[in-house]
Amino acid sequence: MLTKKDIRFILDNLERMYPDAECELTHSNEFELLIAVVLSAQATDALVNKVTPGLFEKYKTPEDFVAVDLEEVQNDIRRIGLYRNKAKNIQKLCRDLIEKYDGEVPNDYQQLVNLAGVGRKTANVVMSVSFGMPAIAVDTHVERVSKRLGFCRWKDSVLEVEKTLMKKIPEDEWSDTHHRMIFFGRYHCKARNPDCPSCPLLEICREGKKRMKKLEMV
DNA sequence: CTCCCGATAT
DNA sequence: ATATCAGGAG
Repeated sequence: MLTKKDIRFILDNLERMYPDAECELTHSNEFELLIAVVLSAQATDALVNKVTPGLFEKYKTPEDFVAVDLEEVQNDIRRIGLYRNKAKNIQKLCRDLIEKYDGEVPNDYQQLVNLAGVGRKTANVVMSVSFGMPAIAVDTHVERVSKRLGFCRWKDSVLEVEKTLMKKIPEDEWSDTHHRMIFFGRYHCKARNPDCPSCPLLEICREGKKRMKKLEMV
């Protein structure tokens, strides 16, 4: 397990590698961010960003998403994948925004997770990015990086990972570190072919050392 | 746990 | 061909 010194080493190096890491989903208000994050489930940011400009040109408010047929929303987001679930969730989510929150995105974690298609991860992203609250949204990258670096065990659930990170990382560094871990996971500590040989964190990374030994045998 | 799902990199 | 992508609902 990681010592406090190890964790400080990790946080400092992540800051050095990605000083300006931030949300890469293009959006111009909290409603657009919410929709973009819902759409981003099991899809790349790059793909979502190809679809959302045209989408937000057509649908500017919750009322706009509710005014058309379900199939029309499906067609407009089809390329992102999982489009049947996402279209249904988005329409229900928009109905709830209109009925419960006067068409606004609530600045409240519990109210966000109760929306259709919004889970812990999405709610945390909106709270952090749109409302500036300290949060750690555990997505596939944060989970993988946390487990490889040794923040937690491989069998830990997403919720366990989130709790562990919140305990081991100072609250005022949650949001920045969270975005830096995503960049690190997306561009360096990749799922498929992680670049361990050039990794500044190699000396404290159990998984990285294991991979290096395998590389030496070739 | 399974299912949803198209786009992209390997 | 196959793994993976800012997950969530049933």
